[in-house]
Amino acid sequence: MAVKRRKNKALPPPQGCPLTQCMRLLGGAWTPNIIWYLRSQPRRFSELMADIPGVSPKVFTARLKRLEKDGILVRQVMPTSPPSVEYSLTNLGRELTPAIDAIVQVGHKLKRRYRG
Amino acid sequence: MAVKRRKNKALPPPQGCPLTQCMRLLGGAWTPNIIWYLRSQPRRFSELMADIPGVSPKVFTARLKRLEKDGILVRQVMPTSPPSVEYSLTNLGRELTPAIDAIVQVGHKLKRRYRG
DNA sequence: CTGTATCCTTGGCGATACTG
DNA sequence: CAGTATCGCCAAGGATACAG
Repeated sequence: MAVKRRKNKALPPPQGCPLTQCMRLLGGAWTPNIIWYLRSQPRRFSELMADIPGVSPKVFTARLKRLEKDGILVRQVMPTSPPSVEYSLTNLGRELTPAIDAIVQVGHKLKRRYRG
Repeated sequence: MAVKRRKNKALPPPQGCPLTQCMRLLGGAWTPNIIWYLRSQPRRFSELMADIPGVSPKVFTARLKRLEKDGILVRQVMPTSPPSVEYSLTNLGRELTPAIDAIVQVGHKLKRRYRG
C-alpha cells in the first residue's frame, strides 16, 4: 500500500525486503507463540489463552484477528452447546513454522549460553 | 476419528519459552536487517546505515548498542586516521543466522503468494 | 465461553541539530 | 566519521469490566 509518511510515521525497514515482510507477520507480541501452539492441532480460544499465560483477552483477540486477516490462521465457530471457536493454521500459516522452529532452536542455544 | 482434544495440552511446550527469548533479541525494528547485513562480513557504521536506508543515527546506535550488550555483535574501533568503527557478528550472532535465513525464505514465499 | 469496550501507560521510533 | 542530545509522538500493549 501507499507509503504513509506522516510526521513521525514509521516507514519501517526496506519495503522490498522479504525479511521485513515476514517479520511484520510474526512481529507481534504473542504472535509466534500462537503459531507455535497451533502447529500440531487446532485449539480453542481459552485453550490458547491457557497455553500462553499472561496475555489479556483484548490483546489476544487483536492478535488472532490480525493473523486471520493475514491468512495465517482460520477462525471457525463450532455449533456446540456452549459456543466454542476453533483456530487452526492455514497452509500459509504452516509455511511459517520452519522459521518458528529455527527461532526456537536458537532460543535453546541462548538459554544454554546464558545459564551455562 | 474424532480427535480428543478437549483438555489436551499443546505440544511439548517450549519450557521457559525459547521462542520469546529469541524474539526479544531480534524483535527490534531494524535488528534482523542488521544481522543480515553483517552475516557475510564486518561492516562499518556508515556502511550499515547505507545498507539499511531510512534509519536515523540515534535509533541505529541504540540497536547496535543493544545487540552488542546482548552479545550478538562486537564493536571494534579501528585506529585509522579518520576514526572508523567496525561491527561484526559474534559466534552467538552467527547462530542467529539460520533463523534469519528461515524467515527470509518464508518472506520470499509470502511475496510470491501476495503477488500471484 | 468468547470475546468488546474503555481507559491508560510505556517505550520504541523518528527528526533534527550538535559534538569529539 | 561516528555518534549524542533533545524533543515529541503514537501505536502496541496492558488492566479491568462488561456483553452476547
